[in-house]
Amino acid sequence: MLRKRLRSRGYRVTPQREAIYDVLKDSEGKPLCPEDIYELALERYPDLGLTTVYRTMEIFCELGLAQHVHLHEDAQYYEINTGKNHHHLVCNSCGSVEILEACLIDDLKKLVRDDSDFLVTSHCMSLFGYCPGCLEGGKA
Amino acid sequence: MLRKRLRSRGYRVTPQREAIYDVLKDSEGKPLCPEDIYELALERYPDLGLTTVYRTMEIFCELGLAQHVHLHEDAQYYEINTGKNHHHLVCNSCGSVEILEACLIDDLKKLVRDDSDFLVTSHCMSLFGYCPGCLEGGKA
DNA sequence: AATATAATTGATAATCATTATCGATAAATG
DNA sequence: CATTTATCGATAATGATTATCAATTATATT
Repeated sequence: MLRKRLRSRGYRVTPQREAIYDVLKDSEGKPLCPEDIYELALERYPDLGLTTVYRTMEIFCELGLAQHVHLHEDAQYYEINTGKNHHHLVCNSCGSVEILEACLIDDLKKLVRDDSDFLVTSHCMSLFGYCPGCLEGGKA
Repeated sequence: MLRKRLRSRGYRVTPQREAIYDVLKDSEGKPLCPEDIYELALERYPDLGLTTVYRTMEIFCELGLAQHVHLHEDAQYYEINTGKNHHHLVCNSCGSVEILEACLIDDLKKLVRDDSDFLVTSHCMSLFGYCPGCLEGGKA
């Protein structure tokens, strides 16, 4: 899948890109920032450079292999694009991220398709608040 | 409204904060980055510092007077919080931002309330793609 | 209204994520 | 195997955001 997708747009297949892709696959559902990806991918390709992670994630997003996730953090977060939509529940207090399987994006996309001439290619969506643990602990 | 909200949490009412709030009110529906806000607010309070804009927007978000908007840009964007939910249609090509009045967030929040113990306090949501102008012009 | 206090401010420097640069390396093609 | 050119990693540069701190000012009190 990765190889075909890369080649279809003239990108080369490199061990760095494969290592990064494998990291994303193994962390499905868990948003990772470039630094996270870098450290995990180092275990698979010890000579990897952080710069390469940035460059690769940009390509992956362009190819639809990955997507941005906004967590109100200082760094960009990324996630593998599985095609299955979901949202994130981000705790304001402890920063934990829960997955919300339900997704209303498709309805919204349909609405846009019907009501405007805008072509939707991707989206970002997160809910912020307090997780059960923080609510109990009084940290909220 | 601003004065009451600030005081309710022990924050002071300052001309800088009022100027910034007025800027947000006048730009309803248009996401602004700190630099944008700074330049517009300078017309109302010429001695304003950029640092103050950053600090103030953090407070406004905490108080629910403003909210983050994610546009896949390098800078944070903010918008006044009117209580009326809406989404943004962000063009990948020209960067224009259209407002989408429809909002499914309330349904989603209800779903979260019913299905989990997570307390939702805010959200971010944008759709990315291509605006009609760019689609026509072949820039997409 | 004058005073005391503590929050707020603006200028500056520091931080840190991201991007640009560039010579060296390696993937693809024939 | 050789050629071409994308890709790489290290380093420096950029630019948004944050920390610091002395001066100012909003607020409560007298």
